[in-house]
Amino acid sequence: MVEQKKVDRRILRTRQALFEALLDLMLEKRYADISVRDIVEQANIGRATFYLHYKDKDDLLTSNLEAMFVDIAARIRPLLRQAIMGGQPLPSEIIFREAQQNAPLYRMILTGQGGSAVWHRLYQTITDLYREVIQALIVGGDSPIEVGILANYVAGSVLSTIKWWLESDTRHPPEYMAAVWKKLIQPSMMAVVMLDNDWYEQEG
Amino acid sequence: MVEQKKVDRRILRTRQALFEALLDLMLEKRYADISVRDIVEQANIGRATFYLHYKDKDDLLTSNLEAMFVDIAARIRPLLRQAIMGGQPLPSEIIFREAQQNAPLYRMILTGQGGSAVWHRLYQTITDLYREVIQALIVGGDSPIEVGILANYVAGSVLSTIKWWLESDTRHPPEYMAAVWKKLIQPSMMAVVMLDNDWYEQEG
DNA sequence: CAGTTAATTGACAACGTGTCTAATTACAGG
DNA sequence: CCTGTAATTAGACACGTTGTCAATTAACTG
Repeated sequence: MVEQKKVDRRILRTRQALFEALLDLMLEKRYADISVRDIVEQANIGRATFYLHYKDKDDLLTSNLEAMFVDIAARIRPLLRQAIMGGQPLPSEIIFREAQQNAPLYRMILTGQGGSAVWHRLYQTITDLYREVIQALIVGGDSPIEVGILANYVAGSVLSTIKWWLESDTRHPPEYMAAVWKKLIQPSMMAVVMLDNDWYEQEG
Repeated sequence: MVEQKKVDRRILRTRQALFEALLDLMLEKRYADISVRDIVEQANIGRATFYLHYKDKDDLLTSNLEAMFVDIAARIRPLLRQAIMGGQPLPSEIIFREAQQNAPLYRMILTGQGGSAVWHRLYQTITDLYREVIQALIVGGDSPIEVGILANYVAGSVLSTIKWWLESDTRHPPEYMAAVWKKLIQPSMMAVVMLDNDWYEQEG
């Protein structure tokens, strides 16, 4: 697994610079309005070099998107798992904190400036995370409805809530948003996932 | 209001043909991959004519999007209003039926093939509709949380549910999906919007 | 029917794309 | 430190798309 140590530094530097340049540009203008020229100029890299690494603009995005959202998932998952395993109240704040700490990025993604691919990949990431959580919660018995619906429902609701939050200038603290969202999502979850009430009633 | 009767037929025909061509193309390939040449070719219209009406591809889309989603809202709104005013159970099936009847269109929008602008505009349309509904429901008193959050939450959850539905080959009938979604959304709504239980307990 | 206005054709420069070659630069291992 | 290897670079190229324009043709309105 940890086999390749022989990756040329130049390659890593180039690819990293290109993706960072793209992210920087996406924070100021729409993905559709960004050209390969813009990217290599921002990254201070020859245009021909770009095509040695990526087929086109979309390729640059999607290739790195994978790693990027693996990172995001890796940041959130252990906290969720820990919360579930520890039997503690589900800290829905986790995902709101994550969004706040990377507010410009999430704002870009959720307001559609980053194109539909980025939005889709974030949505899928969050859906998968909640699928894990839900699966862990219904260990006792089967869910009355498909887990896929539930995971999509939860992911859709949390992302739209975050979207509203970030668009309204992020006045509210993440704790408040988490509490509100929790109030909205909890009854639904309880009605579907048979579980004892311990994990959510001891909320502060 | 009904003032302009003097609009040249040729103009209407041209613009309609262009937008229909764009919609047709969007059903088979990504919005980003469609060129102005493709559009005018599909519409059998001179390329120069395109620029007599629209600035560019985005202009064609956004200009007609407005009318398109006004239509969609106009199709759904009266049904929702009627249901509210009549004190009947809220037919959440309405929006699922709408999605099923225009499945290819909604699939295109919700899976991101139509670009982020279309998705965003649909999202906003549904949010606005539910904002109306929620406002109508909380006539008695103030909502404990902002209506904007609630409208976004509901819109996000219903669209992600529909998205899941359309992506999983639309096996389930709209009645089933509406029932599931209703089961998920209702407890939340009840917990937030103070209202007597009549309007939702007499569900079939 | 006649006057007006839209659509068309063909050409144009400007720009972005993707590819290639030859030359330069930076790396990794001995 | 040196050397072979590999990445990067600049520049040029053909190609497709874009947006505009002028002159011509076609269609609508009253």
